[in-house]
Amino acid sequence: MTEHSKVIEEYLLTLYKLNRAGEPAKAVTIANRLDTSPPTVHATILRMQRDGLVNVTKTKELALTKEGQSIAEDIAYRHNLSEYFLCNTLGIPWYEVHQHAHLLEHAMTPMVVEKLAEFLGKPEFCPHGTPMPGTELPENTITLMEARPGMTVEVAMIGEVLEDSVDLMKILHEHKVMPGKQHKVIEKTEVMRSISLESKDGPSSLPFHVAEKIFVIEIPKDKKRSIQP
Amino acid sequence: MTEHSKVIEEYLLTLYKLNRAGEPAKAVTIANRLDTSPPTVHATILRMQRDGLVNVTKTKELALTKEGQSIAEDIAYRHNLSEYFLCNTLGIPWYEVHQHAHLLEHAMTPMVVEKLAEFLGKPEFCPHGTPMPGTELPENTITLMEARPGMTVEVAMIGEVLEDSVDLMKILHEHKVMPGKQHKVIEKTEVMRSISLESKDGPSSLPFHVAEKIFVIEIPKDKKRSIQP
DNA sequence: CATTGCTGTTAGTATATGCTAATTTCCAAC
DNA sequence: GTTGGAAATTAGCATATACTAACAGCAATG
Repeated sequence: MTEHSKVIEEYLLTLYKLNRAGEPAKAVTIANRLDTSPPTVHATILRMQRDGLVNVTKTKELALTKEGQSIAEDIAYRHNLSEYFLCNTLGIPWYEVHQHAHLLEHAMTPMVVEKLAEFLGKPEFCPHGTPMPGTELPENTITLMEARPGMTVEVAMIGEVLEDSVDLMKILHEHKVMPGKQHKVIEKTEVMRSISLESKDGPSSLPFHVAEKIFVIEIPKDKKRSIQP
Repeated sequence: MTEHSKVIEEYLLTLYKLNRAGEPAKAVTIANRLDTSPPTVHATILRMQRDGLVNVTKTKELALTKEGQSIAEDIAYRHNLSEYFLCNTLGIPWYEVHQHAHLLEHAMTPMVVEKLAEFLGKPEFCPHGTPMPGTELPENTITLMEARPGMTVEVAMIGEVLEDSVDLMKILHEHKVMPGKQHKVIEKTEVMRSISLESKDGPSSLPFHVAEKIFVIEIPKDKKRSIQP
């Protein structure tokens, strides 16, 4: 498991996240996510193949090799651990830790990872609710899109795609759409293509494309607010 | 103050440290310190000149520009802060924090630096006793080479050149030659080119070239061990 | 003064990473 | 089955970072 460049680590992490989100991992997707030209992505993927990190299927799908997967998980862990640290130890707002962790994740030696994990008490989720590699969201997790009006739900995870936009994250923060918070689903209007919520902190409205990336757990009526602080 | 590559940051930090140590800053020195070939160093310095980070004098001395200096201090601060954190918060042994900080120093956003400094209580020295930029060692600091037999001294700083060798650092650690510890200078023998010390933790002997890089403060006899834990 | 040797510099390459423009491939829809 | 558009690929180029080999410049030394 040689060390790889920042760029390669980025690609690996992107593929890992696409896999986890169940989205097809194609070269274009990487190009879009990383804001890189297709030819550059192409060339980089050739190197990654050469180095045994990915395989390209006949349908041009990119599949991580054993080694690629293992490195990717390592990076994801470093990323989530960094976010947890930045948020819970340093007090940087949860909606902007992503960008800072983005740099740190490539600069942590195994020793630092180990000691930091110990120091933080081996957390299993990052501040956005993303589980560390090896951990899973509860079985009954659904997306906010799947929640029906009337349901009371607790936010479990803010999809990683959303993390890239600090502006969006900030709005979610203002409306307390964040892990651990409960909201009641008021309505889902096709015309507006948005879902409206109501929580003790007030009402909010989320467009479908955002609601699709927010993962929640239904809270049975009798248990409502039991977890709320 | 644009962002610069890891390589450029390395060069800047090296020049900064050479300055602080009062050593001449020449291209060869960088080549040796960074274990890079002279032509590579040459090319890189050309780019740094182009970008207004250094000036080259007629005597081929490398002088940091205002901007180069300011960036270098920033990196040095990030480095020392990282070391302090790794040592005091995560509990990584002081003699090996350098290598880990070496990576982190290039991956910290201003926000992270600020929050980390706050969290750590704005320390003024790294675990090796190196002062943060803006801070100075006490006036009466001398090198161990300058200390005379009979003197009792307290270690103030382990020169940064020594940090590169974990093996050496570990030996210093075993003999408790570390910031805050007191030692009595027993003798300085030209033949052996070494200095022998005696502390409550036992005797030790340091070769001249190491003693030159260890900075100490003389402790008046009556105050001996007053600071010792 | 000529030689030795360190330092700096040039020349010639290589690799990773990036780009634009142009071309090819391929699926999918008509 | 032809065609249209997305995706992949190729060609051509640029820059930062690295190397070795070769050479130049200058100072100290015999």
